[in-house]
Amino acid sequence: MLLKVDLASDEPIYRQIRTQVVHAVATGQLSAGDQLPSVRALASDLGVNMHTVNKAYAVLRDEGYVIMRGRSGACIADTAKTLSPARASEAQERMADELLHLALEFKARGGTRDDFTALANQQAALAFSDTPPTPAPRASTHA
Amino acid sequence: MLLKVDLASDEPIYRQIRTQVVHAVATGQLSAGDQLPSVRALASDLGVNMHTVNKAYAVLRDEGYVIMRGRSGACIADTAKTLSPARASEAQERMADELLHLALEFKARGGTRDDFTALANQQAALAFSDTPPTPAPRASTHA
DNA sequence: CAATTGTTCTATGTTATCTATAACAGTTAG
DNA sequence: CTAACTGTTATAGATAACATAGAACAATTG
Repeated sequence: MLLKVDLASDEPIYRQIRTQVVHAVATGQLSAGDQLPSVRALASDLGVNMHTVNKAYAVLRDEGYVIMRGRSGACIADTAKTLSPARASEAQERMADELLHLALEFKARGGTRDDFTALANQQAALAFSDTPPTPAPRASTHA
Repeated sequence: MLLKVDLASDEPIYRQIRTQVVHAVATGQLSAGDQLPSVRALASDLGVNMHTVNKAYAVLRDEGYVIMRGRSGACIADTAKTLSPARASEAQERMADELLHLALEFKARGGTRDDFTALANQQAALAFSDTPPTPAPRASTHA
């Protein structure tokens, strides 16, 4: 699990960490049960303060991505199983809003609907099934 | 052109104004050549400071959405014509990044690719061709 | 028990946002 | 041209978010 932070970015550090963990879950670099480094260890590794990492972990916990268990530290949760229906639909609605906002901005700049859906499908292709976990998963064994 | 601001929102006021203007351009409520209220008038109308509106206008100007001409105030630009190719491709890349981020987050929560593209197409339908300008442009059969 | 975990508390410095005056340069109606 | 109005800039202060720092706590685990 490689994490990096850009101190010059306008995005808060704790949010960069949160997003990278979520993306790692999506790409399979992190799976349910995997352990995350302790807040102190990761903070030392990234060169940031402990509280910054702790805030990122707290956000991930609130969002249902990770679970904390005393000394055992933080580990990846069974995403979509640990998520409460309320949180799930809430996230769904937020994503829909963001997609609508992007589509409107795309249209405001003169883009067509086909171009937007094409771009969305292209990025979906990158996110799903492509970009396999670190080692290229062999064999497209059907079923 | 109806504008409203939510002081309790976590989104900065100047950014709320900016986004609403962009959405108004997308939905046709604002077209090229249309005049925007002066910074002082809109600020008074919204109950916010003049500089907050001025910042929103400056952002819209930098993004190519509006044009300033001395006393004539701010007016909507010929979007996609006033935009420099550099800014256009920059915005395109930013939208692609946001779409990739949304797709990854969607996948991290257990969503499928088909569900994501379906949601994207659904929101695109709302942004494009649907939601006509304020008065229904329908030539009513009987009115 | 002793060590490590996440968590909480207080405190400080930086930055962004918003507000508030005030003044300025450019454009335009009268 | 003159006066009025436009966006723009400078300065200043209040508030909040962000990040850092040090210290201590309860819970879990070897």
